[in-house]
Amino acid sequence: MKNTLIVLPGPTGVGKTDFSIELASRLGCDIISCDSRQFYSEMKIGTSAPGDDQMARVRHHFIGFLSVTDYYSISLFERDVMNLLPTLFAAHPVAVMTGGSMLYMDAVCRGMDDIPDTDPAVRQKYIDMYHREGIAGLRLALRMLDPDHYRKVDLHNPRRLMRALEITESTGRPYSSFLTTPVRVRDFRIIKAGMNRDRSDLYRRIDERVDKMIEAGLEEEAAALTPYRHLNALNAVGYREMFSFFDGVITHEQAVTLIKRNTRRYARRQLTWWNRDNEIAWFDANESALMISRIEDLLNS
RNA sequence: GGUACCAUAGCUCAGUUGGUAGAGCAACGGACUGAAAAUCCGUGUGUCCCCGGUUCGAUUCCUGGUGGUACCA
Repeated sequence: MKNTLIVLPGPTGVGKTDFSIELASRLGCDIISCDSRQFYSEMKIGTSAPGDDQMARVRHHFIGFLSVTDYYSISLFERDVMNLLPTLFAAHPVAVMTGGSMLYMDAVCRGMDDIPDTDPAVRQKYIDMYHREGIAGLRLALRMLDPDHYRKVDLHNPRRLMRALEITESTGRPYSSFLTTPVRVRDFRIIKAGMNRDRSDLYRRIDERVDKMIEAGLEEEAAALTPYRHLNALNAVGYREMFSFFDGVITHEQAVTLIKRNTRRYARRQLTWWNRDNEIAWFDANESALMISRIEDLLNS
C-alpha cells in the first residue's frame, strides 16, 4: 500500500474529532491535528481540543504542543508535518490529518512558496505605517515597491498589504516574485474526504458546543489568559468575546451569543474556502459508515 | 362576550397623502501563500395576514374574516 495521508476537512462543530478518532483507531494509525488554535496547551476548553480519553485512544500530534507565547506559523507547520510524516509512515502506511485550519491544510497538501522569514522590526514598521497613514499609506507604498502585486491584491485588506510590504522590504525583492512555485509534489498519496452536514443542524451543534464550553469553564480559562490577550494565539473566537466581557463592554449573555455567531461565521468561511477544492469528496456527517467504507476502498485501490 | 389597538424580511420595527417597500440585528455569497478561529469584499432574501369591494392601479382606503395584545365585562 502506498503511503497515504487521509485529509479530513470540515467546518468547526461538524463532528470531525470523533470521526477521525473512529477512523484512525480502525486503521490503527495516528492523527495529525490541523487546528491552529488547538496547538496551544493553554486553550483547551475554548478550542474543543480532544480530551485525555480521546487522546488515549489514538495518538495525536500537534495538540497542545505550544504555549500561547510561542511563535508559530503556517510554514513551520508545513515543515514540522513533513518532518513527522516519514516517521509515521515507517510504522504505518496511513496517517489521518484532521482539522479546520484551511491554509495549514493546503500548506501540507500543496506546499508554500519559499519566502524568507520576515524581520519583526520591518513588520512593526508597516504596522506603524498603517496606524499612522491608514490603508491609503500602505497602498501608496505597495504601488511603489511591487506594482505587480498592487494590481492583484485586495486593496482593502491591510493584512495582505502589510505582508507584501514586509517581504518586499526585508528581501529586497517584490513579494509577487516569490509567488511562483507550482504545486509541490508530495511523495505520498493524499485522499481528501470532507465532512459536512445540514446547515441548521451544524448551527444547532455549534450553539450546544458553546454552551458546553461555558459550563466547562471557558470564562476561567480565558481569565487566566488575560495577561496574554494581545498575543496572536488569543485572537480567536471564544477568547476575544470573553475579554470584551471582562472589560465590561458586553454582558456575559452577549458574549455567549457572540461566540455562537462568530463560530457560525467561521464555519461559513471554512466552507467557502473548501468549496473551490474539487479534490474533496464530501460526505454527510450522518453517513460516517459510508464515509469509512469509501475511504477504505480508496486505500485498497 | 364587548371595545380599542396591532398584523410588513428569520427577529424587532419603519414606511408608502394609493404607483408592489427599507433600517438594525440575524442570515447568505465571495476573496484569501508564513498573523488564517486571522483579515477583507459583497448581497434584501418579501403572497406587506386572508376573502371581497372601491380604483386605471390596493401593502396603503372600505366591508367581512382570522390571529395577537390590552382594557371592560
